[in-house]
Amino acid sequence: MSLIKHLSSIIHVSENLAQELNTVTIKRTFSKGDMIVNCYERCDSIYFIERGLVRGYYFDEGKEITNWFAQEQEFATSFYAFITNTTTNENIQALEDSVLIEIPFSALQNLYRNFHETERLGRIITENYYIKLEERILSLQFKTAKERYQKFASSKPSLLQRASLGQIASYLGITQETLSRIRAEN
Amino acid sequence: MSLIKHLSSIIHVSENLAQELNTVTIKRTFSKGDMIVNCYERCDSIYFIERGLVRGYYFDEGKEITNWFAQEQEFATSFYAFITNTTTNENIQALEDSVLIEIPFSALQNLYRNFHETERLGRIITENYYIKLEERILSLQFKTAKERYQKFASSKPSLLQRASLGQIASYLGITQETLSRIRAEN
DNA sequence: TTAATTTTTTGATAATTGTCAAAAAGTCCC
DNA sequence: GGGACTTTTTGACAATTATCAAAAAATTAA
Repeated sequence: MSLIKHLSSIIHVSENLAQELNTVTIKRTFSKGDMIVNCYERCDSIYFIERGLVRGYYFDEGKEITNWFAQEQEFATSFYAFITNTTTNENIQALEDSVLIEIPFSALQNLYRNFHETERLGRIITENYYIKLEERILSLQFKTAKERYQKFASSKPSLLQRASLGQIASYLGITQETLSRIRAEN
Repeated sequence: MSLIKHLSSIIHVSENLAQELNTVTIKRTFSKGDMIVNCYERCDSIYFIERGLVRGYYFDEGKEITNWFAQEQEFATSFYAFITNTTTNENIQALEDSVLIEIPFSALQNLYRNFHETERLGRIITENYYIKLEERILSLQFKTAKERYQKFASSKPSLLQRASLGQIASYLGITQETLSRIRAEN
């Protein structure tokens, strides 16, 4: 299972842990456009993406704002809701036919308790996500729309094809008209 | 020591761990304006702020951009550099006379190894920081300068007095002139 | 306390980006 | 394949925010 392979690149995954992971995780399949989590329900799982593309988004003044994309070998969850174990107004949606491995919150807490090395895993994964957010802040803080788009295009080139213009625009904090014009000027 | 008290609110701090913390941490005093870490050196410690106010900032096209503030009972470090154990172009500076408790990177790694519960600590602290960044992104992504300032003012009111207008402006991703005008219009 | 330095404010103007509306292009499904 | 629907593009214009310059206010240090 690709989750275990991925985790093995971060910590040593013992026979026992691997077996436990196989027991507590659930493989789920979604079609393009399917909702995985919607904002009215609690997000009490974290998903590892085996195949496909997923996004998190919320509504602000009636407009959809894409908050993140997650693709193969990445984790997806409403991190805020997951960490605080509350609800948020974030929706999670499959942008392509996707295969996800679901780890329920409660199972993860048990893993943390019973397998010390998973605490380390949780810490390292969180640290990595933190760094990505920080890079994004630097971009939003003082870069122009064009610069943000160029950075996005060079760091996540495959998403240019896989996500729609509107989704990318809102992720970058600009309107779709502006992004369309940025693209038009070559 | 206030660090131990703070950590005790997150995990159980055993006698042993407390003793180890007392051994490996270093109390440091800085005066207003002092540099704590500068961008040319490696940031290989994390600082707990016992008293005072600290900021992280970098230069972009010749301008100082404040990236974060950290006050009493919070941790301060160049997270990016710290996690990846590399250098960044981030400077850390005391904005007030401050007392910090320094935990060297290597000591922290030892703690992680020798005291399982500190892995949990590291994870939880990182998670909390992650959430703060996420909130900040939501703000930068689609809020006007005025809305960002109002949110900042209500969530960190004490910083309005303690940090300069220019520092707050760059933290919010706006120029100081614009922030000055926002303030002027009541 | 005063002079020097730094920070904040104000003004005029320009650049960037948003808004609204409508046309064009693309996608989906029967 | 053709109509319905969604997404993207284009245009005209408005709002927001940046830039540059200089004055005013506040802070610092001798």
